[in-house]
Amino acid sequence: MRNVDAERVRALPLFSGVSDELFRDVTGGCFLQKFPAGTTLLMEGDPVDFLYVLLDGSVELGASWNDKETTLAVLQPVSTFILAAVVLEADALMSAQTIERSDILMLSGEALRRAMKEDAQFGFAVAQELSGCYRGLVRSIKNQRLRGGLERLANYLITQRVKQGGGETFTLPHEKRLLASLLGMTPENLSRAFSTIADYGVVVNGPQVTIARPVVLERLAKPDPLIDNHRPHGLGPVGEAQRERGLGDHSPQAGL
Amino acid sequence: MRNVDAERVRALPLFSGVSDELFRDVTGGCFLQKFPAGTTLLMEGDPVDFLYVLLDGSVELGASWNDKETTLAVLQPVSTFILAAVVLEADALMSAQTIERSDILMLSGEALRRAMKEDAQFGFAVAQELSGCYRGLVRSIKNQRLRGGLERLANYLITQRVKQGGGETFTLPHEKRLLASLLGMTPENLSRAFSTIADYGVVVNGPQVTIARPVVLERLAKPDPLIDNHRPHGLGPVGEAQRERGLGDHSPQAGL
DNA sequence: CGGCGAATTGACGGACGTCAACTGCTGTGG
DNA sequence: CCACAGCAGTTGACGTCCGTCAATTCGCCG
Repeated sequence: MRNVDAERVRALPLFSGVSDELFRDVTGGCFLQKFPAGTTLLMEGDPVDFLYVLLDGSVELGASWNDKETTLAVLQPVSTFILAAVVLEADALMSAQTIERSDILMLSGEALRRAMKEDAQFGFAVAQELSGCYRGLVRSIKNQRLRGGLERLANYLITQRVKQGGGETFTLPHEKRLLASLLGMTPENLSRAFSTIADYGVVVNGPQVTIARPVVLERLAKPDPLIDNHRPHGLGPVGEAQRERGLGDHSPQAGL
Repeated sequence: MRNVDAERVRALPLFSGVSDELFRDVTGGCFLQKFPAGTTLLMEGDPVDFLYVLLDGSVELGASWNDKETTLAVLQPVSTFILAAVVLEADALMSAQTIERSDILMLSGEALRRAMKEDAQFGFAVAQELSGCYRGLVRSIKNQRLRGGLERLANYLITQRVKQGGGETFTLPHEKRLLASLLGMTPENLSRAFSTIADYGVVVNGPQVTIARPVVLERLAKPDPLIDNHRPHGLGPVGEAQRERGLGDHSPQAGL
């Protein structure tokens, strides 16, 4: 692992409080692999032996049943994933695949569990990470069950605007196809939702979105701090009670 | 706290591995309260200072937005809840209210966090608990997004049958009204789903349900171990990799 | 006996999924 | 250099699932 990469991993909330020695223990037998776009890293039901850390690129966490598919989260660097399965030594409940060319670090699950049992500080950090992931999922379920498709889209757009600096116009981070799946609808329906939402001052031009009248859009979206985890982009210095991950776009950050 | 109650708490996976001393520390300044049915213990957005342990009765975890409500879980004794909020010292994302007369133990969140930071073993147990809760929610989202209402009901019934011993007939543990909300549908729709599902050999008589032809019902339900957490009732001795909570009825066991 | 709430049933409408056709872009190979 | 294939995105038509409103029945408890 290169030094720059090590530092980026080290800067994760998970590792920021631990000793250099413990960090070396955990990252001891690790791999850094580069995967092309569309690579399946993990399938639902697979046993999990590594904690994955996305350093570059992006990864989709998805699930399927009875020939239907849905995406539960899209991860951006730097994020860990499948922490929960590693802690329990359990099989994966979601599949993971790269969306673009990605650099991924794989940490030994066994070393991680050992470190947790030896270092209470690190164990606490893992518990905090898991708590944040859990709360991210709670937000996601509330978003899913309490709002309709149009409302989900409206809130997604508001969240994206905030995350990208709050300017009047921003860029959709994913293909619309993928966004639809993340929002729990079909691509056709997302397309219709975009045309409906034009009445609320949203202008779409390819991946460029501009929110002309934020107030009008907010009256539709009714964003709620207990569902939408708005945080100014670049997440800055994080205080004690704010280490919550879980994302404004209702994606669990890490876990599984 | 009575001795019988202490033993029941002690028997929770969370505490089963810790020293007597640490257990006394954590349960030091705790309250045991009895609440009547319908009592609101916690509202969304409230700050959380205690870890709750349901000893008797049952508790609904729910959420609301824009005059809509949904129930995310129904807890049975013995369960802990709002662990995640306690770990992060964060506000509640769900509300909690008793469904029937309930005995509830309230443990100091501060003491719990202190114990986690002092005892790596306990911290690990908390991480395992949180992981199980997280995975329960993942199952819940998959159930919600990938299956239709009829399929959710069918799988719920199969899960209940297993949990209650696998006999041909069993009892619905909640009012149908509540069950509907848990399954993410309206009472009217649940009623219709019950009458539709009669064609698959399900006979309903008040709270009594008998599954006449399990094979036919399973062909409809297509239960999946990656969604439905079937485990024979009474959960027996649990091995290392099987401490997963999260419930076959797709309810997170503890957390929030 | 009367009233309340749970449960059921029917009628209706809206939201959403499905199927199909069409557009525009991109990359590939003749 | 252009023709063509392939895929994302859009649009329309249609059907289904599900929520809403209303009326009714039933059981429980005052």
